[in-house]
Amino acid sequence: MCADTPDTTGPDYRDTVFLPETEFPMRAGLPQREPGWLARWEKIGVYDRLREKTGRKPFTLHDGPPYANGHLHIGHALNKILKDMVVRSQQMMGHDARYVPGWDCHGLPIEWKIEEQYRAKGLNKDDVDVVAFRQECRKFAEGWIDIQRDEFKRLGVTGNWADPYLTMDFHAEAVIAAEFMKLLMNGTLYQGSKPVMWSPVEKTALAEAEVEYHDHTSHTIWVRFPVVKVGANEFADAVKQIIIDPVEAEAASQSVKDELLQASVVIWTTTPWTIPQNRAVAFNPSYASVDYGLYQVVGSNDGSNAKDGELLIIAKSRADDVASAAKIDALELRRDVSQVELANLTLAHPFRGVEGGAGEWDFDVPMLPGDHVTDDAGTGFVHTAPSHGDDDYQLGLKFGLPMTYNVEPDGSYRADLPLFGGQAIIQPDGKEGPANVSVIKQLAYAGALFAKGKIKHSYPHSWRSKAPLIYRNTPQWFAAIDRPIEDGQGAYGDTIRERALRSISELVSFTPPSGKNRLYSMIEGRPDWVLSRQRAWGVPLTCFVKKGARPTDPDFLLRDDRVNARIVAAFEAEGADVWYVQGFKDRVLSDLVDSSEYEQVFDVLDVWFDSGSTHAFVLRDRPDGTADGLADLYLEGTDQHRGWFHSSMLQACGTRGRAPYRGVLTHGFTLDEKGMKMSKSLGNTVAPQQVIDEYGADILRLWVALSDYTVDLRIGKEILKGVADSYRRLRNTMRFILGNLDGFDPAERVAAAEMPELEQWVLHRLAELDAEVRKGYAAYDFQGVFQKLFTFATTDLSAVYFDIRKDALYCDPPGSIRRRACRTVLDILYHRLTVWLAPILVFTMEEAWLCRNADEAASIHLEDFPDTPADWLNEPLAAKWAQVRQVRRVVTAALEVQRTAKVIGASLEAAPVVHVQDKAVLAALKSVDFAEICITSDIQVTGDPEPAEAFRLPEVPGVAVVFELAEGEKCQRCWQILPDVGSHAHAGTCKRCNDALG
RNA sequence: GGGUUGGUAGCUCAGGUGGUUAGAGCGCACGCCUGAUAAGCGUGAGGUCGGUGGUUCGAGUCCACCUCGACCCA
Repeated sequence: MCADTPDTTGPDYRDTVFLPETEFPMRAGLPQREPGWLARWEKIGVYDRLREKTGRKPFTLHDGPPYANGHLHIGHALNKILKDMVVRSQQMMGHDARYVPGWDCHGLPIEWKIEEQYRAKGLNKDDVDVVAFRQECRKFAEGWIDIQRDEFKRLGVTGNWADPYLTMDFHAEAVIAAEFMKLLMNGTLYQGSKPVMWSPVEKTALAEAEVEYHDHTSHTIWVRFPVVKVGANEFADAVKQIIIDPVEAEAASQSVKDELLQASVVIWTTTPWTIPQNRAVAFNPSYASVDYGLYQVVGSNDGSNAKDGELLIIAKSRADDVASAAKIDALELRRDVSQVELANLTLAHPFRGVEGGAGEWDFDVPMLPGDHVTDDAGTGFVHTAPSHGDDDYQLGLKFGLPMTYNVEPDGSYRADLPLFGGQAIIQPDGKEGPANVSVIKQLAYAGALFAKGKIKHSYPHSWRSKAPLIYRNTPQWFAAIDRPIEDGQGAYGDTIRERALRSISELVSFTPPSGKNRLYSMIEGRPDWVLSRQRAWGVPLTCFVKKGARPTDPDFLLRDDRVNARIVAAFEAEGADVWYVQGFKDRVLSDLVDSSEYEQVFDVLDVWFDSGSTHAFVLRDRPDGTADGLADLYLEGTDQHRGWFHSSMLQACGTRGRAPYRGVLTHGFTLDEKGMKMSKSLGNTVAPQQVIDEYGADILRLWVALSDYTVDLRIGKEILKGVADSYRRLRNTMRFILGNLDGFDPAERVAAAEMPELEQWVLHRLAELDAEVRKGYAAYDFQGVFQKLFTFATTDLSAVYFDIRKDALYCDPPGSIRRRACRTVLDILYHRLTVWLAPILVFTMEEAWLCRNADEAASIHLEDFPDTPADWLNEPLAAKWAQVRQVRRVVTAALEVQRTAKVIGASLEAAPVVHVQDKAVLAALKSVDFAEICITSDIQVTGDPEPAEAFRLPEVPGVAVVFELAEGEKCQRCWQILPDVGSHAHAGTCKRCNDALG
């Protein structure tokens, strides 16, 4: 615009220009408006109407049930949004994608809540009727299911919310029991005894998931185990085979023997209360790992328990630390002690012969090799109590050590244990009881205490009560992982483990692929499945044991199909509560066996068995399940490799011979902006509700689509702001399309072949995108899909296509082929973009859809991805236009120089001359309206030699631009500067505009 | 403590089998437009590719160690 010609007197043609017109607002107002669309979907029944479409191949994503306890956190939202994108995209790609959400209802956390309520009322759970208690748990779960269902729906997640599955449905409880009884009948169920994490406060065993590690200050003691015998003992042969690279000790002379008989092996432990249960001392069998030595105490100080001159055996690398712990001047090495020598030692229990011991501890303690022994801490020897530690238990299994039963459920010693009977290790309030101190005192009294101290370390606690836990030996029910099953389902192996491993390697596809090894190695290395919990809120282990029989007796378990059928029928009708009703045992056993000979089991199944059975009572049994009872996909967080993926796999392999799924998708965890774990105490949590309130659910969904879910995802203030920015950019692109389609009449449409090349190029891009979008959705790559569509919208559409076509859209007469072609393409763009983005931005795309589809029952979510005509793809054209855009960039850059120099403002003020060396490029430019493409009022394209002062871009060789101002007057309507402006009937217009005005 | 896994511009992400000055979008700064306007267009500044050492003619890409984070397990 020339400063000296302020021609403001001309006519105002604004109203004659076709400006965009749309009710699709620039600002979405999602938090306020989303609930309206949700209500509308509910009203028109979108999910049910999709089910009415026939002839579609089913795709079933089976929902992993969240626990019905508490409000949703961001991890739930991530999980359900991903599931929703899978379901919606599969549906739109032509499948019948059903989704039945579920809830996990049984288990300790709910039970604990109800117990808390009881305690608050001064009631004791043990005094309350079990059935009444269970019904309260049920009600509690129901309450949270309703809340969570609303919270999930608010995220825009579609599914059969009216009829979800619950693990506490009567049918579910019946099936879970029936599935359990398959294990009973096929021989994989057995009763064993094993140390488990035990909470004395809650008087229950805890699952690994129920354990938290916190710092805890423990007693730490060094204890002498006196050598009582040198020479082969009952374990000698087995032990020597385990020792790695044995250095044969010389035949011990009498003097060496005598010296060793004066010595003690010193152990170190942080759990003094386990000393009465000691049955062995373990050493490391590898010479390469730990060296042992015979030491003599030199200079014992006052207050030390060490005796000057006494002989000890410890790991050499630990000598200095042991000396300082025992407050002695030095430990003097007498000689090395080989592993073979250690294997020949027999020790005495430190309480052997103790006053008041009543002979309880008057036995020999063997020295046994264990790979778990290190010299990182302690003495290089590990005191072994098979009933109170996993390594200890394993060592005990290996060498046949006796289990002890000294600790009661409440964490106290059994009443008849000499010296310590009835003393508590952990008190009911979670505080330490007297047991540790009693044992330490007794050790000191018996002369076995070498040193003591305190240590702060990571220690297991109950996740509910926060009280410390102990390992305690308890009878438990197990599923044998490696026992051959003769159930006629051996296609993938005879044992649960074989079937699972073969399923993983042959039957299941993993997204991302790393999940495969992860699950494989977990299942490869896992021990038998502990099925039992000593709790009340769950599905009981529906079995009976013969009174007086031992677990190893063949008739220990009652195996009777008729009994099982009665149990299942009763559960179907009345739920699992009926197990706890007086007289149930008689009811199911009567007429079949003598019920007085059998004991009813009242343990409850591990909740992982419940959720591991969902494939049976959902996929197999529901009318909206699947034909073969298998799921196409299980989709959960990466922690579920050990959780639901794992338990479902084991359960299904035990009951139906293979994995219950064909695909597994795992996503990472949600972390804060800095990649740190979210925690209330750090104050870095982001609740889904906060995001919904501030930005809307579509922004949360877009966050998911913008993130790489195969690794951990970050979320926070800045990230969400960025997501909202991207959303706005995309939204405005949609808005432009909608605005320029105002009043679009299908009759305007132009066939692709009749369109200008620019339009054909856009169609080509759409054809490319069509393939990419489908491929991406099929691979669950939402990030890739969105990235491609978003970049297309900003880079190809907003910055190029729309910018160029604004002139034609606003100023061409309605009948112009150019304008009609553009509107045809906008209509196509609108359709493709809304449909392709609908699985991600469920609300916004519906909003856009409804702007042009006014039907009362219309919804974008009832649509499928449209087919793309094959002839849209046009590689030669794309190659040509890639060149055109290269040259355009040189022109744009040349104009920028003039803009910076204040020579021009708008590009329409320019009419540059473009010198092109390459003949083919020159021809390409001449074949198109290059001025229109550069948004200049005129342009000259020439093969003439380029002047030296012409503008060039180094990355585009052979192109040079000479700047020229456009000649003529500015058309008051289209703002192009053209020579003919003013020479037409309508004042101040160019020919095109004059004609358009009629 | 062990196993698994990740660390590329302020943010979200690309960077087959190692090869010229490491890319995109968003954001930011500056400019333009004022008929997509709490929008649009253009230009630009931002990176020791977590760190160290090594293999190699050459490493973001291979190896070792370290560091930070996450998950699972103890």
